[in-house]
Amino acid sequence: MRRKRTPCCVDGQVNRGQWSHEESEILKAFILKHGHGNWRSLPKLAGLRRCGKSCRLRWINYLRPGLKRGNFTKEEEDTIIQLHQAHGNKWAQIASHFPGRTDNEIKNVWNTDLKKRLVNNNSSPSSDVTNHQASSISASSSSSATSLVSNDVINSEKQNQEEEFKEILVEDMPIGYKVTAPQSLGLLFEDLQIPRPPISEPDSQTTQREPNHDQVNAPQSLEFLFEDLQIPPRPISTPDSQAIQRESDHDQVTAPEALEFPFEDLQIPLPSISVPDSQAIQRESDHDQLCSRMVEPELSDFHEWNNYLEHQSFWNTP
DNA sequence: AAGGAGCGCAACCGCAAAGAT
DNA sequence: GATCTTTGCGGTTGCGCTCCT
Repeated sequence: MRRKRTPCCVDGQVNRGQWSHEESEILKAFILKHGHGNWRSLPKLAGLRRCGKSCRLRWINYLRPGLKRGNFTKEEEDTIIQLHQAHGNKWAQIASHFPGRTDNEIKNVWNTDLKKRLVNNNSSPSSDVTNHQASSISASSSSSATSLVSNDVINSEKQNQEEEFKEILVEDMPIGYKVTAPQSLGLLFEDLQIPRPPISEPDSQTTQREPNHDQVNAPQSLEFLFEDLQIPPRPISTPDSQAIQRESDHDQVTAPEALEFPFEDLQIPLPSISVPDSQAIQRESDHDQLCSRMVEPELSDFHEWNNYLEHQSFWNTP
């Protein structure tokens, strides 16, 4: 008989619901400084009244560097539809094809937009393809949906899976790895005056996930990540207005004093908390334009990553 | 201007797999 | 091998925003 699991958190001792700006800043600062080794103990160490699960979700879906935000492009949506036919509701698997996108985001866009669109298309007798697509919705949780997939999709999927082992996507990076850079990245580190990480020869296992946060070497193809950052950087500031709006709702929230003790205990500098200037936050009138904005990775992301990867060892030291 | 409906999305919940002891 | 813990995933919920009446 299955033993009842211990609850991940105790009601009344943790905050629930929407994350405040301060909470997010504390979590982000802590993880960028120390990485995340153990989600359950992280909130306590970081001084957050949240359960570990909630912290993990907030980090993965919202705070993680390199996340792409904003509307999905037509191409992305088409790809989602095709991948959904191939995989069903395997959102994590589908999300692995979209660096910077989260499974939650893809699941949401499917449930709120694409599914309806396919159903609508299904009512139109003009398209055989969309008829197939719509019919797969009802069987979306079943792997048998594969039978509806065109050869093109199957082939591209096969190719994707092969390439999956040749590349480390942004998506895969944050989950507990220490990555060492290949030699060809040397110039990058020199340019940025960042201490060059240790270099070791990659082997065939390096792209496999290491459950114990072991050191993993980045393959040469990791370079594309840094190419994406367009170094030397073009200073871009394209904040997610929706996020700003959400966060502005928490302007009045102040961090409880009780949060300070963990930082004293651990001798961690208290993260600086910047309260958004609500005057400066204006609602965009053109919603479409707003949503079409994509926040591309920039140099700050790289610095955050570098910092993050540097401090993953925090959790490995007893 | 008020309020109700619909929608989008962040967050929660519970389960299962994987890992640790 | 059994038991316990942690993590990841997919389904679902509910809040807040926008639009419509």
